[in-house]
Amino acid sequence: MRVTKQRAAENRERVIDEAAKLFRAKGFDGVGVAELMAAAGLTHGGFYNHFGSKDDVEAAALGRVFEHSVARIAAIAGIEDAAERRRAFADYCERYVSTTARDASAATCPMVAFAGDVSRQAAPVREAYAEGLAAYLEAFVLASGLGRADALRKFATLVGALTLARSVAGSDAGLSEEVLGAAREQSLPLFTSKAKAL
Amino acid sequence: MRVTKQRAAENRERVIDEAAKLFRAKGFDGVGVAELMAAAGLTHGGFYNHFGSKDDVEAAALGRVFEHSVARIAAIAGIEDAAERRRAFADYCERYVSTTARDASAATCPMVAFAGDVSRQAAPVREAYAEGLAAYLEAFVLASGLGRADALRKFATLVGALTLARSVAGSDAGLSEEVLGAAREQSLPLFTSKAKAL
DNA sequence: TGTACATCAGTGAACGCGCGTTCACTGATGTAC
DNA sequence: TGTACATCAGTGAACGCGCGTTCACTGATGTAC
Repeated sequence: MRVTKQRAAENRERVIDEAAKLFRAKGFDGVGVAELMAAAGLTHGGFYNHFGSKDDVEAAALGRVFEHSVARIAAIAGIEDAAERRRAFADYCERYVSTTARDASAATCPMVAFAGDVSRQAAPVREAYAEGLAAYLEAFVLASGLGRADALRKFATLVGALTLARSVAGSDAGLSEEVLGAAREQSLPLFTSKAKAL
Repeated sequence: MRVTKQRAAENRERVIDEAAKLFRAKGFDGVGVAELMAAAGLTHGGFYNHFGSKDDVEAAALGRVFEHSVARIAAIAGIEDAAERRRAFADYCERYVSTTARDASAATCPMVAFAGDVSRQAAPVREAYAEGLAAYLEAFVLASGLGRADALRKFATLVGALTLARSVAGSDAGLSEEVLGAAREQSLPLFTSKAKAL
């Protein structure tokens, strides 16, 4: 049954949105085309009306996730008042390595969700990732107010901590929390005036 | 054709060794049972004489990889002379985020190779990982000579940097090198007396 | 020590299953008159 | 504006393929006498 052009476009967007969530939660290989379409309320046969292949939807989903991630950190970079920006950035970092963020696998930032997988995916997927990461880091450096190398190192710390914390979340909750806590500690003395004892 | 008991045991070890390499390079889902057995010079049918399931060999391979990783960092922790230990540790960290390490995917440490995948694997695999990581971090803290939180944070930085660098190695070589370089910078002022300008 | 037999590591065909992808079909939408 | 027809988004069965796993079989090894 044919469907309005607008409705079809909405359907396509919905598939990408669901893909963005599902891929982050289960990985590229953990989600099938049929599951993607079902999540958008469709059947699998129509998938190829919208995408040329599964790789295509992977790249599109990566683009969508990065849009959001970049927009969020860019908003912080855009804050005029320096003190307010520092506060917003410190808050962003702290949330990044929070228990909440660790457990919200469908809402994670793409660097942590796909870091391990992306190098094994098809070229268009890898390129979408590389573009997104470059844009994100650009904004992160600005938001941090740090030099580029310091900012990159700080971001690496956040990514590493969240990755490690997540990988043992189910088997060693104590270690998982400890790693997150260690990553959070750094944010405070650097960006707020709270005591190091925290 | 039956085979010597010793030969059979050697075969089993060879499968685990090959699995340790292949899984690190291609991920758990990227390597099939048949490929594993072929790498050890066997055919796939005999796999279940050695392992109960693919999960089993995954857990065994994880154990093997962690053995090596833990032994290596523990050796550094065991160095008596403090100055020599600091040098060895700084060297270890620098190699960890070297271009060579980034490109040697079959020889990577398990935290980076499996970080993203492990939380989606079966329970025995996750437990093998959690145990290995806990042991590794114990030794890393000792080797570093730092407080536990500082050491965890430092390790998170190494893991994050290597993960990020690897994920864009094929698409944005410049960014990849930059991230590694930023992670290396930290090691120097902390553990050697070289100038910060480096 | 030598012989006869049971064991079992390894082989390769076969299984069932889920996956990405294709296809004939449907029927509402968009369009030409 | 109304009518006739072509289009094409969506459906669901079917495809080929690779995977993890099973199985009957082989023949050298290990063992009991």
